[in-house]
Amino acid sequence: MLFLIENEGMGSLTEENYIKSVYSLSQATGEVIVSELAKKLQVKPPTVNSMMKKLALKKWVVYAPYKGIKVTDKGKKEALSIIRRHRLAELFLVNVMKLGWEEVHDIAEQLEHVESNRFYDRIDEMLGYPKFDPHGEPIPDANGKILNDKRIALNQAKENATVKIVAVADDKKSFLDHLNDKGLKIGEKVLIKRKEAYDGSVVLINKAKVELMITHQVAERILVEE
Amino acid sequence: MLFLIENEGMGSLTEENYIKSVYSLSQATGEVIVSELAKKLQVKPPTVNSMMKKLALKKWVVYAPYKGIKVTDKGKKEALSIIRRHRLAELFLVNVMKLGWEEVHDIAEQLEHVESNRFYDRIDEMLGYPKFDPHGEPIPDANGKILNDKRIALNQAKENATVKIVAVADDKKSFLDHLNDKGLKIGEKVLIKRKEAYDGSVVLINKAKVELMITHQVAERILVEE
DNA sequence: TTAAAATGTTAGACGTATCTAACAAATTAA
DNA sequence: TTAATTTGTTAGATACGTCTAACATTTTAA
Ligand SMILES: [Mn+2]
Ligand SMILES: [Mn+2]
Ligand SMILES: [Mn+2]
Ligand SMILES: [Mn+2]
Repeated sequence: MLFLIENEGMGSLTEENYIKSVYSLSQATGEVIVSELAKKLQVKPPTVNSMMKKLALKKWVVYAPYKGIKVTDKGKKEALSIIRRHRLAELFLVNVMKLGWEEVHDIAEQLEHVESNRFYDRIDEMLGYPKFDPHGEPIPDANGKILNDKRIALNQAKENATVKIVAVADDKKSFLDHLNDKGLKIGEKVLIKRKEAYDGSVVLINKAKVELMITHQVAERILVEE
Repeated sequence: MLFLIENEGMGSLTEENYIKSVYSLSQATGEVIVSELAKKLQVKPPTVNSMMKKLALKKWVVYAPYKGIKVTDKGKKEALSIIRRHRLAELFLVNVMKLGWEEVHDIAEQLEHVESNRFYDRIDEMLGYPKFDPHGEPIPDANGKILNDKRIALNQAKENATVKIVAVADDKKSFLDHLNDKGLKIGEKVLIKRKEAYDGSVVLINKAKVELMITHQVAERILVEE
């Protein structure tokens, strides 16, 4: 006797990682293509292809051959739930466990898959129902509601504007180590002194009136307001 | 070109769970048999058989057909490292996150597989390098050294003796819920009033001079000293 | 000391997640 | 608008962890 189990709502660790990436990468244009996912997830395109077929069966994505991949409402809910757990974990690691913002992402990648509402509810409670993670990213609430901000990348701010750093668009250690070196952090206000046309680098003046230069690569990963 | 990677020291989540069980179940007699492992891990005997072949190749166990399974020093080190993480996680969940001792085991089963020394070192530090988990089990130190105690099961204590509950030999929720109901906890002193010859049940007198009866099944899972 | 029962192993299968090789479609450039 | 390039799919293979069915060994009971 064989029972085909639907396994509604639940996803394997792998499926969770895929839907999270599908959601994030499709944010900008409403969809994501196979090769982008393959690159992000460090797998080959055929692997993405077969996983998308599976997620389409689960109704987490809409997927037609040779067409872009779109997240469904159901898939979005899944993704936001994992993103919520990831960001709560990161903030917990920084605020409660006193780890550095540059070292928490990799641990949160593992903690986000812990299955226990009690665990996450307590973290949420201990942190006082926080709205942002250590990198300035908004934390979706338990219903999947997430703040939709009007932040811009630092390299898109106007010259002579004073802007506040509110988030980073990358939480990999190498990048955050670099920001730590430059002394840049969330909440800091900086004046955009000059944007080089040639290479896209940006010259800033920080709180301490010290001038510092950052490359385009770095500037586009720093999100600012005002 | 094919590279056979040795993957020294590292184990998959599944392998970690097997070696932990091999270690625990072989504690009493120095070895464990296939059917015991199958029962504990909720898999069928052939599954255990093939996993033991794999662990034998990794030199974590010694395994000859139809003979009991023995842990090697290398396997013991692996097992103790996972047990350490499990128990540190449990204590963290109780002492820092204020969860109940009856609900932390299942979460710790997941947390013990988180790969991050930073994470566990911080937990250890925050807890003040603790020696026991919430169920009274000794926590191996970073070198795998573990306290070897002379605790006995409550049903093996003598009548009229006053003993201190120092640990429980089972940390499943159903059992701990039962202890919570009876008001029994670690550190509590009880007087053994009577041990029934017929069914092995034990009558105790607690701190508040109240008499209470526990079954053999419960008594053999409570560890006492003195 | 044999027969029955319990325990363990082998063979072959399956689902998941991955890959490479070969082919197909869509996009871009000539 | 054809050809080249990029992108995506299919087919078939592999490792892992699991299963069932069949067979083998060891232990226990007659
Ligand atoms: Mn992160
Ligand atoms: Mn983050
Ligand atoms: Mn436990
Ligand atoms: Mn415990």
